[in-house]
Amino acid sequence: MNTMSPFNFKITKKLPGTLARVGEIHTPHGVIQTPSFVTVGTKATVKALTPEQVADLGAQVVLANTYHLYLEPGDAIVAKHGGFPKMMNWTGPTMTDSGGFQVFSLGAAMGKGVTKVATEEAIENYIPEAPDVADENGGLGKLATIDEDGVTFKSYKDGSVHRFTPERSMEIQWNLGADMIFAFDECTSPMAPYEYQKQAMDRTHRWALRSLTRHNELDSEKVQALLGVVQGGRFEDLRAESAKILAEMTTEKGDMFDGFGIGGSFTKKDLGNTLQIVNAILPENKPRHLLGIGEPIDFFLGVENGCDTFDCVAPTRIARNGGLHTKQGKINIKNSEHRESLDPIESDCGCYTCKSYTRSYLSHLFRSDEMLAGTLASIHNLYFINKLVEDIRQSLINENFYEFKEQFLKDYYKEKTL
RNA sequence: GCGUCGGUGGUAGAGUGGUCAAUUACAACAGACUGUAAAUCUGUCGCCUCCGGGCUACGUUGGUUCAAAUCCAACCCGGCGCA
Repeated sequence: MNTMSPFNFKITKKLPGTLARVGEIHTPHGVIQTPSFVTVGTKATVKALTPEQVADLGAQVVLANTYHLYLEPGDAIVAKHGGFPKMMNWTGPTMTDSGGFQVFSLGAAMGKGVTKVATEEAIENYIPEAPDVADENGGLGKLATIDEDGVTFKSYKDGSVHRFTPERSMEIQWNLGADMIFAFDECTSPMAPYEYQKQAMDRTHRWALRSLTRHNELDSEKVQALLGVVQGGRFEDLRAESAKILAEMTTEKGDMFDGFGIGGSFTKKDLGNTLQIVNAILPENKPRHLLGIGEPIDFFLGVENGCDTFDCVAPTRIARNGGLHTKQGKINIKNSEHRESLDPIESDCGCYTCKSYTRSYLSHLFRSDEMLAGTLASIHNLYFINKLVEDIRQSLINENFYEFKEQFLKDYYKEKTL
């Protein structure tokens, strides 16, 4: 990182024989103890929770989204507040995603039920559908189309057309005012073939340099850290190439990335392996954020293979749909077996929900569509995930990472395939 | 008592001779969810099945018809009106 920058990443402990490390990311709004889970608040709100609740659950960082805040209320209005953190009353460190994920979710993934993490089986059985062609006529088509210069989006709100380029993403993220921001990239589909992944990755690299250049024009005092996003899909050689190019990327004025995001698609099976390849190449002294990953097992794979921070919508989205994490695996509180249970979600959980309410009450709130259901469930899941990542961090400090990992995975996943 | 309208699957409520085991919604029972188009979406939802089909069903009983939830008759139950 730039020596003038308020940003600083310090490694305080490593796990020998692996890429795992314990560290601290210093930002203008506080220190992030890593490894750390980043709570997602896409529209400058963590759904169903107040910022005070989010902080009480152990969250250190909140991530919002460029695309959503650009569409509403508009980055100019956010800038009037002094940035999205001030607008939402979050005083700690923050991130914004670049809009790169929406290139995927509103583009290639649109209406196909494809997620960024796929099973090998899903990839093998995937049949590209005809609608890609029909989409050109509008109608049911995708909401994002890519060209060399950028991406054209149709608003999911009203269908209006908007244009994002790397420069535009930097300008919007500057207005949104997060501490850490991401280069504008293309998140590719796990279904995309090698040739496309390569082509998209090369383009993402060109966009990365444009992002880096524009960001440094806007942020002369270096108050925002910019993270370059590694792509390459599920192909090892592409991942290695992407890591190397971004690690060395330098503008004409000598600016480099302050850290890295690892984005794009994975297979469940190869996540750990891919991260190992990438993080062995990325410079050790800069933080690495794994974008959009957050099932319990993923944190072990991510940390062991050198990732420092993680963000994911899963804990909160699953919570709002009745899915609750327990050390014995995930339960669906809407299932009939919980209807009369006077037990908490977990008897030894320290969260507000578990200390105060029965499974039966939560079941009732979900069945009657009460808003508090989403709140209490989100409180539990975010507490659970934050504590899990914190426990992983402590296990690195205490040098019992492997024991902790084995016990947790055994309890959580039991005989299910990992 | 007379007249009139109506009685459909857990509920509401479509259907008025065959394409009806019966639209739809809700409820119920499951499942999915990984940089949030997500308080969303998907499946099942009479009984049995060797998944070909078989059986029992639209207040009750009887009838007309090749064929009835649908038409006719009687009865039972309910709403309303008049006595």
